[in-house]
Formats: sequence, C-alpha cells, structure tokens
Amino acid sequence: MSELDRLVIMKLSNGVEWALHSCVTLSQSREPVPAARLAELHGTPPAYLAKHLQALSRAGIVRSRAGQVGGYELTRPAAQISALEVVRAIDGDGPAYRCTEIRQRGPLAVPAERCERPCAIARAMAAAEDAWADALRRVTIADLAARIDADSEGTAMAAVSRWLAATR
Amino acid sequence: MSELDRLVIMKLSNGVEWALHSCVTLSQSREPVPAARLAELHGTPPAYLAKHLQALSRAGIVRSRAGQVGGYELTRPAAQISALEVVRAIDGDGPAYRCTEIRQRGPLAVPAERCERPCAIARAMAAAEDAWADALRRVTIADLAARIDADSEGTAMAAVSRWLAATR
DNA sequence: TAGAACTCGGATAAAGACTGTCCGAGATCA
DNA sequence: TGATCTCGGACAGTCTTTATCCGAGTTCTA
Ligand code: FES
Ligand code: FES
Repeated sequence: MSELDRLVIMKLSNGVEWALHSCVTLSQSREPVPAARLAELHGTPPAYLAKHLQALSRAGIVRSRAGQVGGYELTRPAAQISALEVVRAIDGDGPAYRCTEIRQRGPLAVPAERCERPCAIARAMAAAEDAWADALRRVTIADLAARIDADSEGTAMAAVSRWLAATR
Repeated sequence: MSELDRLVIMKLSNGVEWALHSCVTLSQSREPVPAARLAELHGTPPAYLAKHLQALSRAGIVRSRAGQVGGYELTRPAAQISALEVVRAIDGDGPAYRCTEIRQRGPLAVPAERCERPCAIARAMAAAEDAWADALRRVTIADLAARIDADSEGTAMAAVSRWLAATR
C-alpha cells in the first residue's frame, strides 16, 4: 500500500463499487446470473460479493433464484432503480454524521426542553448530506449503463451481454 | 448499545462533532484556551479531544501555544474558516468513494489506454461528493456560532465567553 | 418419483480503523 | 534557575469491515 493511499481515510465500503457494477451488469441480462459468474466477470472474491448481493436482496433491489438455472436478477426496470438505493443498501441507511448531543453535557449544558430542534451544527451537516443524497437519487442504473456504453463507443454493454450468453 | 444504534452504520468519526463545537467555542475567546478546558466544557475525554485538536493544528486551522498561559486559538477570523476545512482535517481529505478500477479486471477488462477518463460510476459518486462539499464550504464557523446563538435567543455565546473568562 | 448437481443464505475467523490513554519534550512565568 | 503548565507523538482496547466456509433449499434429469 502506497503512502498516498494510507493518508486517505476510507469512509465508504468498497463493496459499493462492486454492487453498482453488478447492478449495471444485471441490467443487461434477461436471465438470472449466479454470483460466481458476476465475481469472475469483475475479478472479486466470490463469497464476499455474494454477501453484498444478499444485502441488495434484503433491500428489494434484486431477487434471488435458487437451483441449477438460478442466480440474481433485478426486481424492477433499471430506469426505476436509483444509485442512492444501492449505496444505502450496502453502506447502511443511517446518516453519516451522527450528533451525540454534546451540547447537553458539561457545565454549560443546555436543558433538554430547549433541544427540541437539532443543533445548528447537526442541521448544517444534515443539509450537506441531503444534497449528496439528492445528487445520487437523480441517477439511475439505466443512466449509468448508458454512460458506460457511451464511454466505450457503444461496445461495452453488447460485450457484456455476449459474455453472459456465451458462458451460461 | 441499543438496537437502533447498531442498525445505523457510523461513517464519519464522531470527533468531527467535537472539533466543530471546539472551533465555535474558540471563536468566542481572544486568549488561548487549553485542551483540558475545552474537554471539561464539552464533557469529552481530554486526551482524545487533544488528539483531534492536534489534527486541526496540522491543518493550519488552530495554533497551539505552549507554557502556562498556553492553549489553542484560531489562526484566522471565524468568518474565514469553512466547516468543510474542519471536517476534512479530522476525517481525512480523501474522497469517501474510492474507485478500485474493477473495470480493468476480469475477462472483459478495459485496456488501460481507454481509462484516461474516470469510470461513469466514479464520476457520479464524485459529483455527489462535490455537492456535499459545496454545501459545507458555504458555511463558516462564524455562521454556526450565530445560528447557535439565535437558537438560544442570544444567550449561549455570551455564557461561553463568561465561563471562559471566569475559569481562566 | 428418486437422485444429483447447483444455487443461495447465514454463521464463522482475520485484518484494519476508530476510540481511548499515557508519559516525555518544550515553553512560560515567578 | 526552578517549578509548573502546556502540547506532541507513541502506546493498548474495541468495533467495524473484510474475507471465507459449509449447510438448507431448489431445479433439472433419469
Ligand atoms: S450537539 Fe451534536 S452537533 Fe451540536
Ligand atoms: S471501475 Fe471503479 S467505479 Fe467503475
């Protein structure tokens, strides 16, 4: 690990990247795709990716199908799944900034009866998080697939579909 | 720990809250304030708060003064210090979403020569983080102090100044 | 209808980050 | 000169994240 990487503190689980790419891949297949196939395609540990897919299943984003022809598939059209849903399913739906109410502690503690409204600092942090969430809510899995396809001059998604069909 | 707290995944260090409140407090004092005094006022572990104040010192937000009348003081007027600077100093200045470039792995790996531009997914996540950062960049420590004062009907900051002077 | 193979699902260890604490180096004042 | 107070980085404990495994359930085949 390089020095630069060590200075950077990781705040979001790296599984978010795998989950988003997996959703984009699933949007290109009409049939269920096994977790092991997705892991091979993305070069990730199979068992760990499966754990994240389970989280997506609990969130209602994907549906699992057991058996020989089983696997994972999207429950809704890709245009109706926002990136925010995927991130929240993996990383947790709680706020990143958690107010401990330290204003109610110490010699100058504010009485609880005056703390009906959140602290001004907590309000500012919550507003920033809302802006972050809104930016992600406006992007759908279909948008991401289209952009990746455009970056590859319209060859990437077709290659994915071909690979999925060939190794079925 | 309650069940609700366990469901919420903590992504941001809670030291961010202590640092922001400490900066607001420091903005109300013309003289250096020792870390132990700030810890007593906020009801936090003294040694751990000191560690975070050291991080603020490295970032150039506060200046430390050793000796009997030493302590911490802001290096600039509170109106020129953004909340984003404080958050970045404590939680790290790296992006929360870290792209691992998984598109360059696996059987359908994209050649590196085609990866000059970041992945579309990474771009969307970066745009969301920019929105978050912009919201925090527009808020200064002086703004937060004014809002906390307004919430307390103009008594909070005066009480802080009085307490700091009385216990000097 | 019985069998076999393939899949998901949760339960189980190892690693790293955050939390919390300590004592020494340095500076100021008497 | 000495004492006292301050910061600063170095030291353990706890929790989340990472990674992995084997059993339960389902589907196709003979
Ligand atoms: S008391 Fe939690 S942010 Fe002010
Ligand atoms: S390769 Fe990292 S987000 Fe697409």
